Amino acid sequence: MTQCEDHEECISTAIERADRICFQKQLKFTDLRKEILRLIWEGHGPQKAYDLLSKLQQTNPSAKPATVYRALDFLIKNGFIHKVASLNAFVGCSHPLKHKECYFLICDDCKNISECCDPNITAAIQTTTAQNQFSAKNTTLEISGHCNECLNRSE
Amino acid sequence: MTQCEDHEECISTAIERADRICFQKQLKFTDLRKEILRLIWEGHGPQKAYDLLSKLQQTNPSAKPATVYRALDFLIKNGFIHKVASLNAFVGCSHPLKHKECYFLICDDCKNISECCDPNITAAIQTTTAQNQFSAKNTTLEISGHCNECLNRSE
DNA sequence: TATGGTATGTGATATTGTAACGTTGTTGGC
DNA sequence: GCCAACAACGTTACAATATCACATACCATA
Repeated sequence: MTQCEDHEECISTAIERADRICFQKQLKFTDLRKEILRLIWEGHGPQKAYDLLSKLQQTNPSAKPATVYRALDFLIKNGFIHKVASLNAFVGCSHPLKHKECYFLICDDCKNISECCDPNITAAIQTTTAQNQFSAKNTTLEISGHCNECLNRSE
Repeated sequence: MTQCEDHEECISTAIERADRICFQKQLKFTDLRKEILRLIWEGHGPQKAYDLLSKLQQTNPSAKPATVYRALDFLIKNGFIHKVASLNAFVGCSHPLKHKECYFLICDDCKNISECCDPNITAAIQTTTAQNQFSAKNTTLEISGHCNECLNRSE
């Protein structure tokens, strides 16, 4: 999600996609939920809950932590965002319909996150869980390190 | 780390192993650090920092959060325990020397965690990071779901 | 319009984690 | 042995993250 030519467009695409999916699934994509999703995409990288709260309070001064966390719960549950556990932060999901098979490459320098869906990793994980007779519900794969741009820059 | 015949023995094995490695690497395995490691192994599953603090305070009433977190930092840095990011909890590492390639299967029911080191997953991840020209430093792979025992029990 | 379910408002509080600074203890060079 | 430097630990305060409980508003539909 880090490389986009026109970020305004990438935000609105994400919102429209969510809108469409919610309509199809009969989910209530309320203004609040939409606003939180927009703030997350605007941030263009992992967003912290309390930063989102501050931003939300600019238009909605009475917002409280629960306001944000409830919207985040909705967005996570329905596949529109991911929680990045190792950062306690939240990022937009670029392909909500394949939401379960996303992995993250997190650059420690520029803090950018790229989402990657690699069928080989998914397959390797499935093999392992099957061997262990484990029924997997959710997979968190977060790889931290340095992205190519930052490596080149520091040389 | 969940199936062991004699848990006392498995704890003491872990402590002795850490003792030996610290000696070899000239690390200071102080009483405090040893005590925290012991508490983590005694818990026999993911342990929360503040639970460890409560237990520590039984023998060391003046212990504070920083006391615990500093010991945890040491233990993580040197490969004796893992932080389980998705739970904000800590587990003992059963093979400190291969510490980087461990993945977790976390049962949502019984809360047990099993550590697995699967070379296929490691290889798949390496392929992906290479394709993305990403230099990986640390990998968090946490798979939650239901273990075989719990699945059978609930049938 | 009554009713039930979902969403939100609101205040309080729980949980998790760090910063900053002083003290103690250990180590290695003189 | 003495001292300088550094690591470990004590201690206080606080920051950051997250949840609970209960009240209110909204909305579908019988």
